Amino acid sequence: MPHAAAATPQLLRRVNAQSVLGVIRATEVATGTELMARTGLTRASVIAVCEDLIRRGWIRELDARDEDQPGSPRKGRPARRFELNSRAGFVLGLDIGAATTTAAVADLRGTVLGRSSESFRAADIPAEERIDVVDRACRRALAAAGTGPASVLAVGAGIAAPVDRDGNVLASQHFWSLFDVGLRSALKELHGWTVLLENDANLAALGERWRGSGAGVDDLVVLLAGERLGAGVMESGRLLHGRGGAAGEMGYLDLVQGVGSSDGIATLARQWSAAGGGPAAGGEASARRVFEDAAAGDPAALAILDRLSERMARVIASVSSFINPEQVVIGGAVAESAGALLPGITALLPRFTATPPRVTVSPLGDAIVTVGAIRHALDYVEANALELELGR
Amino acid sequence: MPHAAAATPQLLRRVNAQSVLGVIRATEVATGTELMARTGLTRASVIAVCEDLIRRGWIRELDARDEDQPGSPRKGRPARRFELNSRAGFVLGLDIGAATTTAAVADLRGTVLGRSSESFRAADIPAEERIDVVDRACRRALAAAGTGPASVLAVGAGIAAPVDRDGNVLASQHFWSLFDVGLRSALKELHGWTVLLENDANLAALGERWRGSGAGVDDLVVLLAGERLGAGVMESGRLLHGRGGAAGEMGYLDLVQGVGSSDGIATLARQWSAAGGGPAAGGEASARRVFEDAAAGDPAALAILDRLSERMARVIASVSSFINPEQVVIGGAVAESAGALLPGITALLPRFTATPPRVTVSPLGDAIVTVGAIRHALDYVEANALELELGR
DNA sequence: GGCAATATATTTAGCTTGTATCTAAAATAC
DNA sequence: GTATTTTAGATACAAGCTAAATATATTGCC
Repeated sequence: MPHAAAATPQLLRRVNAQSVLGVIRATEVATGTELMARTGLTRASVIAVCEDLIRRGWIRELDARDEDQPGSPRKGRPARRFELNSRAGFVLGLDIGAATTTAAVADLRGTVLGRSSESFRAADIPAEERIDVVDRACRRALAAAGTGPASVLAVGAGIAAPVDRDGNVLASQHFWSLFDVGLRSALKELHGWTVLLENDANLAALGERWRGSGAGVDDLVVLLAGERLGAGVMESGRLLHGRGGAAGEMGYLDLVQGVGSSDGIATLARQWSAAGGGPAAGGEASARRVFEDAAAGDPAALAILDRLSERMARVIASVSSFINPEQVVIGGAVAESAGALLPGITALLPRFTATPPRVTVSPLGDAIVTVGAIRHALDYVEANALELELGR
Repeated sequence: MPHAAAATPQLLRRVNAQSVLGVIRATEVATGTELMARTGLTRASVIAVCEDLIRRGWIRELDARDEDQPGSPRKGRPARRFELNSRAGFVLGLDIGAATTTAAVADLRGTVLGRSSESFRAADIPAEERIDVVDRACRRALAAAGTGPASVLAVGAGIAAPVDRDGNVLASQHFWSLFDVGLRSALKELHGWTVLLENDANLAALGERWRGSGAGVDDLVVLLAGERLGAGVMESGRLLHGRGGAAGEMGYLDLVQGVGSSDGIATLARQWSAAGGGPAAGGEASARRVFEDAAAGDPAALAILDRLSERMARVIASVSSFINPEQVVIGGAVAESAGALLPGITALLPRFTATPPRVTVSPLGDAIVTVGAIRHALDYVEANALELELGR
């Protein structure tokens, strides 16, 4: 039973091919000389690796200068130019909610090419029907992107429940626990897809670090406030899961003074509307009303916003004092409104924690989970590029 | 600017040498055939790697069978046998407290060979004097181990303050912030040592996972309760630091109902003694008294223990609901007494968190930080084995 | 004591992948 | 139209691995 696979000469090629591919992913077009500089390899190796990658379908050689160089009028023999074959395959990013599923298709650069949302007929439909609806969303999104199921290299999927490092849902989560295995085996069987299940807040964190306001931040917490309040925690650039995938769950807020774990945004909105005299039905409308009133200078509305800011500050502070992130991003349904609360929250934070983070609001809107799901799938594809078969 | 170093054929040897060395570390004596099986390498490679490791001083070949094989009366040509040269170098583990410093010396297998504690003259002595005392503890421990400063390969050191991933103390930590740079440069200059500074609770977690009750647990939290209450958090086998090294700080307990961050054990002991009518001076004596009274059936003492159990349960629950560890270990000054509280804590946990962990008490006693510091230093030595020069 | 069986050691040939160096090619610049 | 410059391509060689053939030392049996 070999503990570790022996390192054979082929490993070198894999490592160097990954390194070259990484550079090509990060640039528009790369010449051999550029690749030499960025990877530290010699020209011979770079060329050999590129031929390899071309044969496997991951990159493409641009032919003779059919375009004018914008910057430098280069002297010397023209360089061979390589670029990522970004349409060599596609990934799917899924946001599977309780009422709705959204599927997004992206190419290997992460450019979103198609999108589709489907609603579930009812909350208590059987797992098969639910999977059917998910599948329909996927196929429609693929059609919108002008491609088909065979070109999908990986599927990232987010649900609002703890998911462990292996993509399994805890057995105690009755609502989702059957769904995870079923979804994976169904999509594997129907299309041959590899489904990577993750917690929605974790995906939000991936998305925010990739294309949101936490770009490039290694120690990042994303609060996903919607039907539920959950946190996606990245430490040193890695997602935290914990033993059963429940890291980032906010259940402990029950124990925190001045907040309650049921203080998801729905609850808060209901409270605002109650206190602010907005429309009786809690939700977006009433929340917007409170913000409008506050903007108009209404003292009652302003007081509500103050209370809300303090609440958010307490939540953020409790997380920050234990995890010490560089930045906390507020995302989900509240994000749009939360901008108005930022100054208040930021001002209050030092009162509650010795390590106050930068606080921002997500610019990704509804797409926060699908963007993260796409990133999650791309991470998988990039890590396994040389094992995946392209061009089916 | 090469982003990544090019993978040359030499990389293979490094990878395979690390792999062979890892197996040899994990066994008493290994034959070539065993190494082949465990590493997946061929005999030729295994032998070549071993000759290499012998030349570098990390392993040693045992000569002809000067001992009888206990288990198997082996047929065939006798195998060459290799073992770790565990005295090829040593590591130091330091526990630098406010009042005392303890140094422990261990060989490459982690066997502790020498130990020494030194007290500081006063709390407000200048950094140089403090460093002097630390140095004295080191030299005495080395002498006790029968070796000297030249054989030290790395030094792990724990302090009761946030330390970031690079071993730096936040500038805002006045007490330690000058100390860290000074300590490192002083020991580097005096003896050429590499000092790896870490938070004491983090080291406690390393120690507990290595030789404590959390052996082999990847998602582990160690609560280090002494003058301060701090947590060392391991997720997926890695220590959490956060942006400034303050991950695991318990400041958020200020925000938690029914606990306060000042509820270190000293405070609790004071409260017990007050409530239990023990000796007026808070501390060990009074704490012990409460436990004795409780064991004797005294209702007041029992009530105190109940309150204390609930408090601990709340603390553990708040951590566990956010981090979802598999196990929480209670260590530090309280550990000895805490055993009596375990049943109560375990029973209360499900009331406060949906993901209750296993709770245990550290068996490492006072040594918890030095053991972790040794592990920390060994991790460094093992990771950099092929870059380190042996046998000065 | 000699011989088969067995397990391990050693040697040799060949493959992959890398570097280093030299020569050839294709563009610009004057 | 020739020199300069930049990149491409080819050749020689080194490191490290596998695989297969050969050699060696021990046990066990007759």
